[in-house]
Amino acid sequence: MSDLRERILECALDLYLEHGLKGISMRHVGDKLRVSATAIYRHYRNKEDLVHNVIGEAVKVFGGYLFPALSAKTPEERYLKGCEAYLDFALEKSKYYDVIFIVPSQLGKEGLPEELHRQSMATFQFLVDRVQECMESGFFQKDDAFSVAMTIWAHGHGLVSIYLAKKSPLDESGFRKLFWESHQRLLHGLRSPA
Amino acid sequence: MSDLRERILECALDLYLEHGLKGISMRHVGDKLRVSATAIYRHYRNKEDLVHNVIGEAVKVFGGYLFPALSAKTPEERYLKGCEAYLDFALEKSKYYDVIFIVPSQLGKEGLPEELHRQSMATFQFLVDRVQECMESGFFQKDDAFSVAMTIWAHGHGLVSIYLAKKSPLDESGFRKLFWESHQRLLHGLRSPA
Amino acid sequence: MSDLRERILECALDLYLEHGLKGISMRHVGDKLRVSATAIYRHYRNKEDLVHNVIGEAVKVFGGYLFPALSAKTPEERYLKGCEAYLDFALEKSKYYDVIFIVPSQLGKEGLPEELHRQSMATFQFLVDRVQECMESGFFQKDDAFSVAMTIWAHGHGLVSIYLAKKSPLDESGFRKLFWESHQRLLHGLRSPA
Amino acid sequence: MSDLRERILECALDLYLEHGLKGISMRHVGDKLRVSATAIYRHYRNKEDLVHNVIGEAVKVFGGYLFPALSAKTPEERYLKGCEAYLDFALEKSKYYDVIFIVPSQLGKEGLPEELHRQSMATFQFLVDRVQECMESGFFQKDDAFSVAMTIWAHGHGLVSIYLAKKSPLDESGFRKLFWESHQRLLHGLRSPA
DNA sequence: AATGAATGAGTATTCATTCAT
DNA sequence: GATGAATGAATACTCATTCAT
Repeated sequence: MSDLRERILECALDLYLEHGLKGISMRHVGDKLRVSATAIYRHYRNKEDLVHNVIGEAVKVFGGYLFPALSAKTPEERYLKGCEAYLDFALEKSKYYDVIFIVPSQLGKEGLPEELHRQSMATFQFLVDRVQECMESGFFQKDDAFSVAMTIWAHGHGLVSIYLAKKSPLDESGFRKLFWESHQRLLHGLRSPA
Repeated sequence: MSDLRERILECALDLYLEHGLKGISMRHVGDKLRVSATAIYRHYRNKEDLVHNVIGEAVKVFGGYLFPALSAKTPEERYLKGCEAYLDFALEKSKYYDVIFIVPSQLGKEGLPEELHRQSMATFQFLVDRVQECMESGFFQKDDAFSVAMTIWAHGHGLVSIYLAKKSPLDESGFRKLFWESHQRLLHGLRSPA
Repeated sequence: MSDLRERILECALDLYLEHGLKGISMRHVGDKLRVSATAIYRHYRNKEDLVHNVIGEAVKVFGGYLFPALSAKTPEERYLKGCEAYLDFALEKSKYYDVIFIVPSQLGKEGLPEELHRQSMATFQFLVDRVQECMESGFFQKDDAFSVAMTIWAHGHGLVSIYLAKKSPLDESGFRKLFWESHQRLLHGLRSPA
Repeated sequence: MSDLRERILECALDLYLEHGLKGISMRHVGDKLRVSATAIYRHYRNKEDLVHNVIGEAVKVFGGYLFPALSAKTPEERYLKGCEAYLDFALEKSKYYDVIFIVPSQLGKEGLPEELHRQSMATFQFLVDRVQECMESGFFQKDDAFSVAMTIWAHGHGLVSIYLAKKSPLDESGFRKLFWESHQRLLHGLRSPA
């Protein structure tokens, strides 16, 4: 069956890893797979379609990291395991992270197709759910779950994107330490207990 | 006088806004200004030079927002005014914000020229300085100023980039509200008081 | 079948004739063949590749002229037939002559690819071989075959390039006469018999 | 007075030395002289005019090498000194040699202006004169002076252009040796004295 | 399901030259 | 005598895509 279809996807991803978004060119994909560039059109309507599929793939992998966190026993543990999973994904599959969170904004125009956008949002909903149950369990203060999730996501995403953009001088383990320290501050606040 | 030089800069910025980094093409800039594409080379050595100048301009404007915060009386006020300035800049000059924080990571290769990189880093130092003096004044808990600045920047940058990427459904004033609420949480913590 | 591939080669040669090396431009070739310039890239990797192929073609044709001289019976005849072949080639295919002997020096940088360089040198070896056997047969004085071949080649190449550069006022048959007279002088010397 | 005019000439020549014919660009000349490219047009009508002047300059230098040979006492010595001068010029000012003997053929189209062409031919006449008087003095066999001069020039020019095109593996002193050996052969012939 | 040929629009950049000052 | 601004044509090359086979 359509073995090639998957190899194209994989290859497009590899090319993105190596040369960034512009590295995904029909010709390059074709060359790497020892296949004519036009062959790709049997499997994907056009380049846009291919790129969307690459993003979809990355979202799927992200889901694979996040999901196991649900198996933890308490809301608190589920939340913390989720954070861990997020950090692991960002560092182990940092290009996928890019694909999900940076590429779409570079796509311009129409943005993502409905379906893909929903999948992408689903991962945020995952966080809202964790926050919600942490409030109910008393681990978090009662507040608007959506807003708090936003605060948490922003903090994590901000740290990660600064790190990935190489704007920070830290190495990976240094960054992991910073991440958790920073997360601790987020939980307990920056203010002096006057 | 070199009126055109500035118009090119402005136009390049606009084009970036509309079509992303690749939208900045010599031909497009020329067309939009009703000028031959080659005329640009009178004013900028090449495309790279033009892009760097665009970034430099954005950094300068950012500095213009931040600087007045220093005139406030107390460390606390200087810090808060700085946050306000950051938010204003992000929302009023969101194209510049992108240019400073997103474009450089897409530039690949050598990255920014030394000088520009330093200027860009200077704005982070501004934050570290504010944090430092807030610790000394007792407004913040004593801690590592660099790390805390990182937490704060990450939080702010995360929020803003999510908002600018249109991943949030809020309008501007809604976002301003969210920003300050979220900032409040950052100051006081998410945890329940034991 | 790849009819176009050969037509491009021919056309590039013609363009070289008319406007020199810089006359070989992808656009010009395309225009002349009523084909888009980019179509050429289907058949040659880039301009360099095209030029190398033009030279290779010329070398091949040159070989075709020279080779039959080997069928003559005596070393002397083989040598003379070789000279004739050289002259015929220079006059009948003067564009190729240029391509082989003038173009490469204008190529700058790396010069010719190994393989092509070797082929090009082979034709000189052909002359060395003829000289060698003429010495053994007693037709030439004993001497260093390489050096003598150099003398002969220089003389022939000098005459031809002067003629082709139109620095001489002679027509073709006049030049043929001059060539053989001059060759005669080379064989018998310019000096008065002491 | 027009100091600049001469500096432009010199600079154009230098640029030719470094980067070949295409290295002579109005912009480059201007840049090197810290002068606007358009300033050149005050002194030379256009690029063609500039290049012609460069050639004229080279011809003048060539003349400077050749002329002193006339001071020798006998026709034979004048001839040999002329050959020496030719060889020295070719090796010491090899790029000027190029400028005189190779560049014009790359110029295409109209070729050189009348005046320049005549000057260039004059150096050949110099050789014809030497040959003529060598015949009268008995150093050379009686023959058609023009044809014999052609033989000699062809031989010399052939050797030099092969050497300059780097088609020969010799170094300079090796080439000088080869030149005179080859010249010797030319004088005495290649044939066995049956 | 895949190929080879070809296209047309697009890319940055270089160059000789003109013109107003 | 010289400059700065600007032009228009040219260059090699890349890319996504279409079409006939």
